[in-house]
Amino acid sequence: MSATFHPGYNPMIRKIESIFALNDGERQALLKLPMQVMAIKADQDIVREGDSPSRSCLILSGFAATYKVTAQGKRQIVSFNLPGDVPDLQSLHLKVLDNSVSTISPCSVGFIPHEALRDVCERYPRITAAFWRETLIDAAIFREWVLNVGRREAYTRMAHVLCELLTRLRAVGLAEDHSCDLPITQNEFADAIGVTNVHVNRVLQQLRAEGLIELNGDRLNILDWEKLKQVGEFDPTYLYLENNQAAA
Amino acid sequence: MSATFHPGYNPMIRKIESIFALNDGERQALLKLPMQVMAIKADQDIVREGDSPSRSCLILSGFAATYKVTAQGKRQIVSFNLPGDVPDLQSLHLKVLDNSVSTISPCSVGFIPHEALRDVCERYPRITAAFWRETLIDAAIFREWVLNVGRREAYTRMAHVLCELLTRLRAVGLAEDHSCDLPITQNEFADAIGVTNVHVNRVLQQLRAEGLIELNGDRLNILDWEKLKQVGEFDPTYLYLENNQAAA
DNA sequence: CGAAATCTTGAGTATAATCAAAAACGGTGG
DNA sequence: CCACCGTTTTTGATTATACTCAAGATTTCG
Repeated sequence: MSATFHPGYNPMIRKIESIFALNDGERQALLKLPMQVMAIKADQDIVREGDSPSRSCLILSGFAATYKVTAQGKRQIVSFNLPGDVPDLQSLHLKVLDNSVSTISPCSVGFIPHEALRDVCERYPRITAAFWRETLIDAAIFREWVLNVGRREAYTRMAHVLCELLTRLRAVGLAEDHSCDLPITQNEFADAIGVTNVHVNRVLQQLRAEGLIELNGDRLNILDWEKLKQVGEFDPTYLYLENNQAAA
Repeated sequence: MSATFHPGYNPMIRKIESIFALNDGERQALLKLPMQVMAIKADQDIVREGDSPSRSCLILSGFAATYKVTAQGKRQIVSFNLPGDVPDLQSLHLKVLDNSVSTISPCSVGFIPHEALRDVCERYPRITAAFWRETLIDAAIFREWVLNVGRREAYTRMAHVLCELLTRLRAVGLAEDHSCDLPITQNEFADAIGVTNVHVNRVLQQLRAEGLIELNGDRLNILDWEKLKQVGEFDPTYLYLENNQAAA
């Protein structure tokens, strides 16, 4: 695992600038955030439920997942984390983590000390607001997932998750119009939509049979985006992508 | 519907003071927040998905629920809102609401203009942090609900929701040790745990038959708290009740 | 007291789980 | 480059949890 500081770029900036224009002081403060960058293999926990980290992790590249586990040992992924996300930003205000975060593909992750984040927030209230806003969007996504898992059937759920992933990947420049790399196994999809891997396999075959998607290996190709959105009952409002073409 | 301003008390204060001691300026600012208080009947929407409110609502008394609806018209409650909660605080930063909030019992609700909230946040960074923290706890509850609905069976889910409700009601002084008023219908429980009302009826009977609870009308009495927690896989960590005896 | 809402019960059905095993794939080392 | 091994995907058969539909009992409230 390599480690450097001040990589000189920070995907948080791009996200914030889709909401408002940063001034020089703010941009510099974000660029100067100390950050320990590590390469992490697939399927490694980055942080664990019960931890009290003194830093937060910024996904620089790769896919990660936020998850919880029942007393019976069943895993539920509550969110996929893409480049630009800070899945444990909450730990800035909540001492004990109530969830784990694991890589699902090889990732590059930047660790930023809470001290440095607090300092930036103190000096730049608009950055505080932007971080707060990010956590509110996370909450909106969780709400949609409660609905998805609670009130939709597996076929619809699967379509919905695929729509969300493509839309979010587009927003960070990691998808073409209707296709993207998607290094997520059927087991992981199962843990995300709350069904078994066997059933994921069956609904995926159904989506393929309907001519909606191609999904082989790490590659997703959406053949009928309008139909998939309809089948998945997908309306991207809850992602709050504002100045963004991605919601098209 | 009656309307007054500056009721002279504010249940947000109590919540914040369980985390840190407010100074005089902060407390005065919170007490002076302009607030339009309204009495709202049961089963009325307070705000609706798609709204862009210019104020947030503070539940002063009664029970409310945050919910979303599928394209098929199925409702999913994503959170119960108790006195002291501000279920649409998110609207301070996110222009369009992605969920509705409805009363489930008669409620007294205080509406606070965003302008006033922004002003307080600007002048008192610790209050900003406290509000942010509240929204992070909301997110933690959503995560637990995704797990609950996605990976637990109905009997366990129901027990879990009852544990959460009693614990949260205790924290705001609305429950005795093991009982509380609970004006929630089986239909509403159904929408909260993602099953039908018929099935809620059956798991409740099972919980009664096991000697874990009494639940008639609006009254919940938990006969075996330890067992119910165990059955519901309930660990209150995710509620972040800090300086609070409620988690006992 | 009566109407509406809520709760309860039963029978039949559907979606998804479980279990087990085979096929396909992907990466690694010889 | 190919053989091998672990992982992932696929298939089939059986079972279980929860849904649907329908009707009756009970409670609540005006």
